[in-house]
Formats: sequence, structure tokens, C-alpha cells
Amino acid sequence: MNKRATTMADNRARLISAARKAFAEKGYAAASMDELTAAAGLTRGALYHNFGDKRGLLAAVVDQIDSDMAQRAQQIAAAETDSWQGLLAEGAAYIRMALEPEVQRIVLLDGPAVLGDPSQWPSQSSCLQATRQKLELLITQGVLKPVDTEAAARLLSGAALNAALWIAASASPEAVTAKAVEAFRMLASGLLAPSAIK
Amino acid sequence: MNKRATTMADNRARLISAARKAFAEKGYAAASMDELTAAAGLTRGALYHNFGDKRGLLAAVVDQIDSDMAQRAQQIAAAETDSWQGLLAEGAAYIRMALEPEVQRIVLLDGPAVLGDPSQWPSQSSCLQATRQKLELLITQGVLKPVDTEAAARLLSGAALNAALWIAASASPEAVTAKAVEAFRMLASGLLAPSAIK
DNA sequence: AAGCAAAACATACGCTGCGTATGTCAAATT
DNA sequence: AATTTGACATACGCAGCGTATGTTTTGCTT
Repeated sequence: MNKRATTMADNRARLISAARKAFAEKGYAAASMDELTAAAGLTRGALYHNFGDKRGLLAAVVDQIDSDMAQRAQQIAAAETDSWQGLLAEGAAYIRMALEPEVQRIVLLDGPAVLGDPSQWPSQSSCLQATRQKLELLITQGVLKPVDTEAAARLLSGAALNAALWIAASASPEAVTAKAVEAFRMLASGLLAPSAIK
Repeated sequence: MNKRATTMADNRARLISAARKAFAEKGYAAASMDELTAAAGLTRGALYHNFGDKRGLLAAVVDQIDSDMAQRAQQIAAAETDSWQGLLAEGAAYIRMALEPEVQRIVLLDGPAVLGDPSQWPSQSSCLQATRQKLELLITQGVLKPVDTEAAARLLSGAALNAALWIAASASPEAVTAKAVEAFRMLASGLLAPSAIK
């Protein structure tokens, strides 16, 4: 195999890894590219060659974290047999994931501010796509009212996001998480078809 | 009256006004303080004397816009006789207000990224407070289930925010706004007490 | 196998922009 | 009227991004 390609892939991975730490700890604006690359054992030369600019690096980092999140959510949702319970579990999972500094600081705060609307990202915000598919399934099953799935997925993810910001800023994360998850379930139940209400 | 105080208040107002424009058009990070102050007929000296630093200016701008929003929402909600309809109208109003560049770019994107959680702002995010009070009223009236009002207000505002980001990035804002408002109403109806469901 | 071309990364430079330290002038106080 | 206070301007230093240029290793060609 190509030695060039492997070392380059390795360097990219190390830069992204260092960026995840730096962006999560200092925030995008305060993260120094010199420190970042030095921590990865490289210089800014490697950075601008691989990612174009600082924004490009953030985009790569966001893409990676977003993929991780979607994968984890997939597993959690798959554990539920009922699709409706799966949706609720997924929402709760997103709220909890959003408590991690990497997710919150990078994906939820700096990401939209620097890169723009999440749905326009190359990853297309995998999380959004996943919940949307789940909603479509539930509608065909007659569990939900025939709502616009993109709209519902957007609002639900937005609700989860703000819940996370709230929890992260609160003094007692556990208690607040419980409240947030309950409120999330209540809001989501507004999508239920009349026949599906227990 | 003091001449010092009046001119100082005037200068503060002019700086905030110029900042609203610059931050909305270029974003917080890309807005130059030299250009900003020059546009207001002043220099950076006035800025650092009045607001401490760039963040301080953003905080002042956010505070002003947030107050404006709350006031406008108050009027809109007051036009509705039914409290429940008032809540829905207020939500729709927030979604529409969030389409304005000043609100979206400054309050919803850069604000949280630079200043942190909105509920910790000096204005305490007036919008959040307003919806929360409305929710409390509706619960005492028996219209809503006894949900935690802070949680519900947070998630609702989060949903409205993401709806706005979605609309702003879309090609046909009108059509998307209709979908978003409908989904918002559906989610909010999840808070309704069983007896209040028509 | 040897030389060549290309690419990955390092080094060096310039420019922008924030924050601060110092200066100045008007206004309020006495 | 003199003095002091304070609002704002001017001047400086420093950090950090992006780019232009240099260097070395790799992979291909003949």
C-alpha cells in the first residue's frame, strides 16, 4: 500500500483528534492553530495543506462527531422494539450526548455559528436524517399524524439541543435532565395520531 | 440635565446601533471594531471605555434586541383573547422574528457561542421568561398538564429557533414557515391536558 | 537503477485586528 | 477661575491567520 497515503491519512486523523480537544476546551475562536498542530506533532503547513483553512478543519471535526453521534443513536434506537419508544429513546439519547463538551461546544454552538445551517453541512446532520426516517416510518404505521417530517425532525432536534444547553449550564444536571426528557416526551406526544393515544 | 451624561448615552446608542448592523451583516467574528466605531463617528477608545471589550458590546446589543423581541411578542400575544391561542401566536411570532438577520445571526447564533447559555444573560432572555409565565398561567387554568414550565419553555423556544434556521436557509421561506408553524402547534398540543383537547 | 516530477509538509513573511497604555480636551466641582 | 475628573482619541505591542516560498521524501518513468 502507498506509504504516502497512509501517513497522510494518519496525519489527518491526528490533526482532527487534536482539534476535537482544542475546540472542545477553548472554543473555535480561542483555539490557536499553532498550539493545535504542535500538539499533533506537526505545523500549520500540514493543516492548510489538508484542510484549506481553519474553517475546513472545523468542518472535518464536525463531520466526524456528527457521524459518531448518529451511529450511537442508531444503536440506542435499535434496542427498542417499539418504533415510538425508539423515537423517544433517540431523543433522550441526543439530549444526553449533547452534554458532552465536544458535542455541545463544537457541533451545537460553534458549528452553526461558523459553518452555517447544519442541514447544509456535507454530513447533512446525520442525526436529523435519522430522526426524519423514523418519523416517516411511524407515519406509515399510523402512529403519528401526517406531519411534515422535516419540520417535525427539525423542531424536535432543536428542542433537544436547547434542553442540552440548559442542562449543561445547570447546577444539578441529573435533576434537570429528568425534567427535560419528560418535557420532550410530552411535546413529542403532540405528534401522536388520536387513535394511538393510550 | 448633565451634558456629559446625555452625550455619553447618545454615543452608547450610536455604537450599539452600528454594532447591530455590523454584527448582523458580517457576524461577530468578522466585524471590525475600527470600521464599526468609525461608522458611528467615533474610535475604539469610546468602545472600550463604554463596553470594556468586544464581548461587552455584543452583550449590550443582544440585551437590546432581546428586549425588543419580548416587547413585540407581548403585543402579539395580547391580541389573542384565549391564553392558549396566545401561546401559539407567540411561538409563531418568535419563529417569524427569528428570520430577521439581526435576531438570527446575533441572538441565536453568535450570542450563545460567544456569551454562553442565554438563560444566564443579564436580560435572562426575556423571551424565555415571557413564555414561561404564559405556561404557568395555562397550567393554573387547567389547560395544560402540570409540566415543568422552565423545561417546556426551553424546548419550545429551541424548537422555534431551529425552525427559524431552517426557514432562513430554505429557498421558499413562505411555504416552509407554514410547515414549521404547523409542526410547532402540533408539538405544543402535546402539553394540553386531556380535558382541554377539543 | 537512476533521475525526475510531484506532493506533503515545514519555514518565513505580511497583514489584520484586538486590547492596553498614554495623551488630550471638555465639563463639572469648588 | 482653578482644579480635578472623566469621556474619548491616539499610539503601541502582540497574537494569530493565511500565503508564499523552501525542502525532503515518495512514486513513477525509462
